[in-house]
Amino acid sequence: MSTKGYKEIITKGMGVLPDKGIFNLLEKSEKEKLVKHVTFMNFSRHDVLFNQKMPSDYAVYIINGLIKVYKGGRSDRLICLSLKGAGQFAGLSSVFGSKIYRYSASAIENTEALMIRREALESAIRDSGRFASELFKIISMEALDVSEKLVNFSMKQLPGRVADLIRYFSDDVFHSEDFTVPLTRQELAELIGTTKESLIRTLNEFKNDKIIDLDGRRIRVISSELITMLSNLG
Amino acid sequence: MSTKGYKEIITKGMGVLPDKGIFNLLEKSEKEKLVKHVTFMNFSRHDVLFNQKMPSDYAVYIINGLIKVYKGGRSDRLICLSLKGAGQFAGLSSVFGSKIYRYSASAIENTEALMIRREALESAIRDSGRFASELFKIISMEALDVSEKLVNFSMKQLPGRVADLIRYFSDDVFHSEDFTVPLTRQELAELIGTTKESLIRTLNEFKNDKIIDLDGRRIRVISSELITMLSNLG
DNA sequence: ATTTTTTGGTGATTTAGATCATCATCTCAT
DNA sequence: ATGAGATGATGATCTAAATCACCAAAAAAT
Repeated sequence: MSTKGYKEIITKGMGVLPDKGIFNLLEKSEKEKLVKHVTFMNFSRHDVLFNQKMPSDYAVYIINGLIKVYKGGRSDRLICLSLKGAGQFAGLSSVFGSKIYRYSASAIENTEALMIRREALESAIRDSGRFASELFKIISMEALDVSEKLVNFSMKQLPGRVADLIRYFSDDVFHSEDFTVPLTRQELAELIGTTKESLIRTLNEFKNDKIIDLDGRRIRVISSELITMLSNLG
Repeated sequence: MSTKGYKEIITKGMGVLPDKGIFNLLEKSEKEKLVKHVTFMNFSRHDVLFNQKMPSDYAVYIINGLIKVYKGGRSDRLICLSLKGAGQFAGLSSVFGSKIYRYSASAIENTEALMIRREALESAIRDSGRFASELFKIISMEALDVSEKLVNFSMKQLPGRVADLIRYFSDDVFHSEDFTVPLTRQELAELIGTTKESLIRTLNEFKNDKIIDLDGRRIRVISSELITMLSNLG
């Protein structure tokens, strides 16, 4: 766990649990029980929330901010598995499926998060069927997303994957055709399993073909139809 | 669902539920409740258990036999996500995370399986915390495996992935250095995201380098050390 | 204020592995 | 038994994208 850039905050009382989303499926007593094993933390850019191969004792719930979940293989290349923002969990599959984290997570923007102990989650699952069901849905969707990514990585070539990336930001994250990504080119490349050079080239091809407009980290989608077409074609 | 090659069998009584594994975490009454929504089925090679884009109403529990879970993208290429044998589930993440199956499954060998209705699973989860916990573990491990595969696909090149494949069969499936794969070259290729030509070539290189011995579908590992090395090197 | 590091960007070169073409078996249905 | 469709196998060719080698500008650290 990172030892700088965050401050631990009083965990007593139920104030830390958000008043909406999955935690509201719990009864008051169940919430009180859970909250005893929850730690509020604050991370700055580049701070590590948890690290591959460390004991997976905590799942993370993002209150606000943005983090990336990534896996490092041999050499120095990374693959970014996903970005997680407000209201999302990170580390669930490692907590439930492994003794150690099988991927790392670090903050992209300043992030407030709840670290929730495995045992507390497990007990909440036992206590509340509704909570369990919802968590099932979340983990399942995570598994489906990775499968989708696997297929896209191995069947689509670069223009298709870059189109996927743009569509992801514009449709799923920002809900706008005009957005500014909070990521470096390197990080964008890691999201679609390529190198920064190849990503830059493809992005510029899109710009030249008047599919998008590029201005540093700001992207404006000119033709979402073409983006969709490229994504579908692969 | 396939309309030939299987026969539906009496589902009344608890005989269909195996006497070991995850179902034994259920109380007798919970088992009785579950079994009402379970259908025993029999599949022959190439029979489809469920198909991408169809409503995901059933999870499948394999009693014996072997199936493959795969995703077809555009064009005719397939990616095999996993093989599932006796005691394993297929379709869980689609059932819990989506209205429709997000991948297909078909029988490789003759297979006996239980089709378990989503609602029945959900109710078992609500009734039994232990059952829920175990299912969590299973789905989580599935998600972790796919993530692992994603990283291997995008960071390792062919010799590394073929080594992975051999290690998978020898260590995880057959627990032997000498085994006969029940799959065609094409299917082996789909498991590691390549073409049958490239797989054949790499396999033959391994043979020429005296890392393995090849005789049709029979593979004998000569140097598991080299296999491990190749797998780690990528 | 001025180094140092990170980031964005470009061209030239290399290469792993897909694709295409072809063929010999092998399996299986009729 | 025989023809049709899989399957295993090889060689030749092609190409997408990684790699390598830079450089300029921006950001961060001293």
